[in-house]
Amino acid sequence: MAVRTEPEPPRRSGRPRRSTRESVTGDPRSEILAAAGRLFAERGVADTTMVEIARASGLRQSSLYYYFRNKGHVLEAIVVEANRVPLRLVEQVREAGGAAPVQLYRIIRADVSALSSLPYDLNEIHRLAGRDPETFARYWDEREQLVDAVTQIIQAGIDAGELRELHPRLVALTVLSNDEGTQNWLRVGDGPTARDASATRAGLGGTHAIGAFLADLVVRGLLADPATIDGVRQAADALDATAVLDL
Amino acid sequence: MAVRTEPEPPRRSGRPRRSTRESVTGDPRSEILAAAGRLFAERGVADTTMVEIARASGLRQSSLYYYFRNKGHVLEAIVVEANRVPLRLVEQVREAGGAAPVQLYRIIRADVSALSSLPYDLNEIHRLAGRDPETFARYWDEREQLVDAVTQIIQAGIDAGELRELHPRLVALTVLSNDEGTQNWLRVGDGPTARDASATRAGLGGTHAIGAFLADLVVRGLLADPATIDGVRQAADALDATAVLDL
DNA sequence: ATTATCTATAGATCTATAGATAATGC
DNA sequence: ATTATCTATAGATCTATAGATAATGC
Repeated sequence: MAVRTEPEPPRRSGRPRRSTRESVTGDPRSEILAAAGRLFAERGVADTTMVEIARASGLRQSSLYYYFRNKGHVLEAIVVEANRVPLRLVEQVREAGGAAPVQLYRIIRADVSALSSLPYDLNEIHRLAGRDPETFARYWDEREQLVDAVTQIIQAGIDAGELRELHPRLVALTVLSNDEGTQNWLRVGDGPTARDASATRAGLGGTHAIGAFLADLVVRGLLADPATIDGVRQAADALDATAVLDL
Repeated sequence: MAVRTEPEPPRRSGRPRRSTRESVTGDPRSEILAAAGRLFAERGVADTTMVEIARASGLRQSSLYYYFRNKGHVLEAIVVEANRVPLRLVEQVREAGGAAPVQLYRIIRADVSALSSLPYDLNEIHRLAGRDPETFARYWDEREQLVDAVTQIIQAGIDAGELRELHPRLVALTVLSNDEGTQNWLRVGDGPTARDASATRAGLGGTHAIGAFLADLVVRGLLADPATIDGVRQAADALDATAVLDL
């Protein structure tokens, strides 16, 4: 006869934490990363101390070193994810197919949301990774892949006569940097944009609305025949409705 | 009879510097700010020490405190300029008049250049100013003025039927954040964009070319009749040729 | 006398290591 | 015995102040 077992709280060995805040997921490593990510975004990497990260993850400062050699390794572990999210997004969109402008529209719209949901500001990652290209070689490599993938979509659109004849790589870089710029003002906690940001997030269906807004603007600017933007939007909506983008 | 005087090196009182690097402009205060700005951009504010700023401006660390109470005050002095540059730009463009799309085009084009020539990344200023709204009240106040001014231009364009009927403030925020995003990738020192950035700066007439590119893209996306973009560009060129924007 | 710099340093962090300890697992 | 945590702390900064010093100005 089967004994009814309560879903056991994952009892792990080792000295118990002093903090009341026990590990929730049972995986302290990823809890540390989540906490660090939040703090890095809020206060910047250099202004975030190991004590703060520890406090935010329910540990003492020195306990972090059981999981990470130093602060740089915490950052590195976070950064590895940074390009992955948009890369996976671009892959999925390309697989789904459709005309180049539609793909571009979908990418922009989803990228703004995806970047905004990252626990840190991608612009800062950029700067840090630029300062230390050795350590972040992988980051730059994946970034290059991302730029390439978007460039190819744009090239395809130009070849098909759907997009204007512009320098495809320059367009790709501009598109991506616009996403990142938008992500930045959605993130800032104060000042005149704060209320726009929260109003937008709450009222208009979250960052998705801003993404749609930017996608509309940019794709319309790129279309050989801007009048076709309505068709593009509809096609994108249809595709997003069936295949919910799973990031 | 007038004695021929060599343009006297500005002999100032006080103990001489130990460093060979004498004050060039005779104004140590602004030399400190320039050096700090460069370092803040490169390494971030928190990662820049007073020793580094001192070294870069030919002084010893403690001598900085003769000019600034602490590092925060150095930052504050720099930040005060941050919105001034785009604000002055917008004012000049509005005074020069012309159709709303033309004004918008000119603003975007010049703003990218202006932001790129700042000695620091505006996105970081954003984050820092967001963290400490008290200290940076003036920054947010002027930022609000900037958003308002651009919003008004867009509203005028909508009223005149030249621009699409979109939420004007949202457009203004998006335009400004795109400028800032673009400025960011032009700035990053390494990775895949580095060569694009330097190629663009050198080959295509500097940041002006990127500004024109973005202006073209965005304004075209906003125009009620995108076919008029050529006329807009020409009008903007004509105005920029006569009145060189003096920032 | 005033000014602009210097040298020296106390005090305040912050990082990262050493070593102890309190659980579970065998 | 192994694991995950803890406490304590040496060592490395980094900031900001105190007080000395070397010019010019009057």
